Amino acid sequence: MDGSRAAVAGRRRVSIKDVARQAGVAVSSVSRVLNDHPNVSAQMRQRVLDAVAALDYERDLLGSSLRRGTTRSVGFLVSDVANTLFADMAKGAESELQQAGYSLVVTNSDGDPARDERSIRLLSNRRVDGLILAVSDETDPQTNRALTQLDNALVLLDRELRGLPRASAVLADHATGMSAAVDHLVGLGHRRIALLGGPLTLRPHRERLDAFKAAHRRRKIAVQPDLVLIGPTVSAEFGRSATARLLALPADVRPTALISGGNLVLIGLLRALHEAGAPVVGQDLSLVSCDDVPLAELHYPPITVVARDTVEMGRVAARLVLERLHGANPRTVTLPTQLVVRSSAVALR
Amino acid sequence: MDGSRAAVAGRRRVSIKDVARQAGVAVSSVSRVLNDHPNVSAQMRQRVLDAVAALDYERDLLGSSLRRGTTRSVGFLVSDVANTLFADMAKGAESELQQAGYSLVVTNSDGDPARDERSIRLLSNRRVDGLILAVSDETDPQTNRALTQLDNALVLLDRELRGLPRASAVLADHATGMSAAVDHLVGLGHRRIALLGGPLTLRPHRERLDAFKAAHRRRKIAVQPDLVLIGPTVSAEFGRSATARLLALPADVRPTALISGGNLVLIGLLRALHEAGAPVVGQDLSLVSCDDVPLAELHYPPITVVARDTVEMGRVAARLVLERLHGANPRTVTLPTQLVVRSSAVALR
DNA sequence: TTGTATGCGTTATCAA
DNA sequence: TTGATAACGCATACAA
Repeated sequence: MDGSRAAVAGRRRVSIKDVARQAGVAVSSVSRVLNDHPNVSAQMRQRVLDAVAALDYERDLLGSSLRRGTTRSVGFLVSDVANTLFADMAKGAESELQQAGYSLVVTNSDGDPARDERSIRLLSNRRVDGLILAVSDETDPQTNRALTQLDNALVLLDRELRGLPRASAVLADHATGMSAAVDHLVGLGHRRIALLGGPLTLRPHRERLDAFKAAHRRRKIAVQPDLVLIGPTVSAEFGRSATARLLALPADVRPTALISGGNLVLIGLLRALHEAGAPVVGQDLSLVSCDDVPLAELHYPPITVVARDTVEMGRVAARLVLERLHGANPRTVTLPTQLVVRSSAVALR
Repeated sequence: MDGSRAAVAGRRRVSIKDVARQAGVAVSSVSRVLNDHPNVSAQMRQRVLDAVAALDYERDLLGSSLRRGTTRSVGFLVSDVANTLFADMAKGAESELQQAGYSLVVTNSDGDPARDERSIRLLSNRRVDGLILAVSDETDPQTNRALTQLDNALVLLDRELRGLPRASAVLADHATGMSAAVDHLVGLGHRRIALLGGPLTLRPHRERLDAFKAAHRRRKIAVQPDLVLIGPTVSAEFGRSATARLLALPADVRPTALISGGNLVLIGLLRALHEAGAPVVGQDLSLVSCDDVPLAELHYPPITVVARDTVEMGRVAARLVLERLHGANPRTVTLPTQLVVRSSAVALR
């Protein structure tokens, strides 16, 4: 069989009409067979299926989406998919969505709220059924306005947006991990602990800072204000400059322990340390970082971290979107963090 | 203005019809204004734009795509977006596509050719205009058949598919980097160099192995067959087991230098080494890895690598898709690799 | 059980 | 220059 002339003319996709013609039935019948409609005779079913096989037909999701009003696609909006953190989440989300027949449309905002907003509108115009997102600035009015105008299934990735009760969220319990980190360091004798954190317009950094302070209070230790460095963004550049600034402090006020607020910050921090040559991590300086990455595990000395399952966060986010699309109410899932003790934090001498 | 009743009834999206009604003109006129058609009076233009603003209308890309026959979306198909290598490429591709108004639909195959094929079909049915892909197995017949049936703009990411002359490609010049790596090691006195590579059904690994052998020939050194380990996949697990096997070799045939064929392999390799406690990289054992990552730079000692600009590869891939969609002929771009000498490879003593 | 007709939102063709 | 209408591919309400 040469499969009719559908294949010749400019390689037009074979449509449901072609199948109907080939089978000698109405398009609606073809549609019913393809959608497992109850009222189809076995005979009709076979004729259509034969035609489908003969033409190698596959449903055009564009037409189907337009008609059904659902695209079976979900947007994924983060500042940078190249960041291991978000890459892991994207992976988790995609694998879960793929199983359900959904596709993931990925967008980077590069930390720019304006691009966040543009992407939200674009994805909305693409009619994605849902949106998994970690906005760059929880307080940005444009972003918030764009989000409230949506009627899509929304899942926040470690973000907190007042005024969006319709949104589900998957959060990490940063507080517990940060508390454990501070306790660990204090237990080792440290009193001057520095925190290299990110903007407080983002939930993770806010929660970590709060926990950092609370842990100090609990241990009755005063937080040194100039040891709390809040970067405009948790980048390697910030990690490096902040570390350099801390190292330049007079010995009597210089921190004896550093807490890095993210994997990119850690990179910059280590660069600064390696450049300076001293102090040496695990000897003259103790170090704890947030989020476990191969670099932390395989560094010498191995770096103690506050870990969380980032891939799982993505998977849960996907499940939350799907359950929302199936009619469930929005809800928030909080995943644990845990302190993984290695040897970068040592007793103060 | 209350913006008509469009907003009330179940939050239906405002369509071009609503705009036409609001402006008191025909939908075709609205469409013309929105698409900057030459023949529109300034007066009409203003009336429509006012209505658009009043209703806060935005074009529905679903209807537009169906009618135009183009979705302004591109598929991105790799084995694992969580792998830094692919995450970087995705980032580069997305940022370039975003500027052109295109969206990126990401898919993971987990190294399974069957999932490669399913995703290709799915993306095709979604009518993506183009496809950027690094298939899991260049020799898989299903994958190849699915690809030849497409009439989309195709861009291969460091892959070589005979029988697909219609595809553009962005390649890395692994040969040059690998040659330099072997030369570097041989120059340091090494004669027993091990290669931990990936499946030869993938271009990067094939080209690296060829260059590895060629460099040996050029230096008139025999390649030790049992020092060439080809994993079923370039994973951390393979890196670890292969390294363990090499370390178990009798001292007189044990390699004095290792070349890791990827960032995941490096992770497993280092784990095995750290577990064994000896030999020590940069002292008793020399090491070179493929693809630069923070772990390589910040490891102690810093690891010599064959680097390439992975983000740029993604950007170039996006440009190749776009130029193809604009009617240009398919072409292949090869990007350089270069040896970044650090201190993990030392003179044999 | 099957076929006919309509509409999803948009754009392009055609006539006015 | 503008408006009416058909068509993109599909799924459904309704008629037969």
